[in-house]
Amino acid sequence: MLELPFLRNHRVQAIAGLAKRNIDAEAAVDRALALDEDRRSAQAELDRLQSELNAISRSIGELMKSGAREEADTAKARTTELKGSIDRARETMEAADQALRDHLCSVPNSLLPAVPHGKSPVENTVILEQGTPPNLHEGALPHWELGERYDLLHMELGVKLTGAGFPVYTGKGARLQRALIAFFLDKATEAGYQEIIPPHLVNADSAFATGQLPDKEGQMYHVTGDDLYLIPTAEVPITNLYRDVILDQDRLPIAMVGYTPCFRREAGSYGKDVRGLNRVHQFDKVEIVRVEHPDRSQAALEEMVEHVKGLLTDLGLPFRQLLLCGGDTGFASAMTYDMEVYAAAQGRWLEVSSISNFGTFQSNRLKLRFRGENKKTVLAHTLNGSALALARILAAILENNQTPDGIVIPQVLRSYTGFDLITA
RNA sequence: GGAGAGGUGGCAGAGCGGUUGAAUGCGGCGGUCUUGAAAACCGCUUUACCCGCAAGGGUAACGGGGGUUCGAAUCCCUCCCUCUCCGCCA
Repeated sequence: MLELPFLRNHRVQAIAGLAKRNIDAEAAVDRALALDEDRRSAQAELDRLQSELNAISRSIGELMKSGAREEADTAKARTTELKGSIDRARETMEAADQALRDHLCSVPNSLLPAVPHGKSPVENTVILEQGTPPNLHEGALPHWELGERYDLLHMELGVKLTGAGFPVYTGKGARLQRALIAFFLDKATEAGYQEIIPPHLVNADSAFATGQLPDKEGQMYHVTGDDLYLIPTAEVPITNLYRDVILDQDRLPIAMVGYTPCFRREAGSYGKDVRGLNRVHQFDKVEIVRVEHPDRSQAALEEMVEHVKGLLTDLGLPFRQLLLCGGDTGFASAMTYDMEVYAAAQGRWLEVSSISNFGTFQSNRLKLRFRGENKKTVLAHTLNGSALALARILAAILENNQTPDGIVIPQVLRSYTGFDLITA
């Protein structure tokens, strides 16, 4: 949720940042400012009336104490009308507040100047391309066929147990998955991130604070019996650790990492995008989350990118880094880099990481502040990124590392897997 | 799931329906004292919104919501949560 002071004091900048989302930015901002004006005048009126009532109540208390009962009764009579006015003023004020809140919830984050214009993913900027795709041997297979052939991965078993999009990993496939999780966690810990194991279900307050509600309600699995949501990413519980918190400035930066399964309904997806592990309802992910001083958040974003580049390089996967254009940047993000790996057998790029700076968009909902100079509370910046998302990494490793003799395990994983080749 | 107790400021812990945004203690910050430190003493120490250049002023908040009342942390209803005991259980 955008901050009102930002909209008031930097109207032009806010509009410029929103215009790149291909929405009517000026209308969105000016409507917010108009609703804010309504709310403030409603509150001023309510406060004035309330103040008046408080004064009368106080005087009644004193009259009662001094035994002047008749004068007290006279004063009481005066409050009846006043209370009616207060009730009406409160309704006006609450309606204005709700209208403002509803509108603000519908406005996405304002994009940073560095974010390019564009409507769709084809207009994303390729920042970097690293590594060369392998030359696969004759008869190379896509990962879902490799999964069956080497007994690593079974989509049909998942259908039996649950439904489409819930993969079952078996044997060395399961072990490789676990190795990747351990490797990613170890690398993040070495880089200074504190490891967190959070709950896999969250309440509505948490889902709201990081922006999943109300914007992406249909994307989450909802446990209606207890009104909880299965997390679509570890970002939700981990970032919410700092909901309603005021930090001392020297506590910043905060860096956390967590592995969790992620659950996404992916309503409306279809076609070849969803073959195998390309898009599933449950996948494993190691997520890094940071809470930063506003002056440092962009530097932190670049550090996170470097971390992810290191992981991909270690795994020997060809990858590219994209700067998402305005039309493709997520609702809550101010700027996002995507990392994609090349899955050679399919001949396509798979997104394995999305690294975003949210600015104050989340912290405003989280009420996550720190005490800045002169002791004022200031909204912190939040960031997060996948480091990394597993199912697709596994897919790329299987496809790229296949040889006529089997699937070669990347060197850095061998101490985790305990084997260096997967054979039939 | 059953029975009981309780939810107050960073923590601990008071609070006859009327200057209680809230005693007291601890912690924290500033000062006096000291060569320095400790101790002692003095003062300060929640958050959000509104008006104001500022000084300052106003409103709200004692788990959430609703009610009674001129006035509620204090009374009533309801929901949520925590703790203890029992049951179940990895």
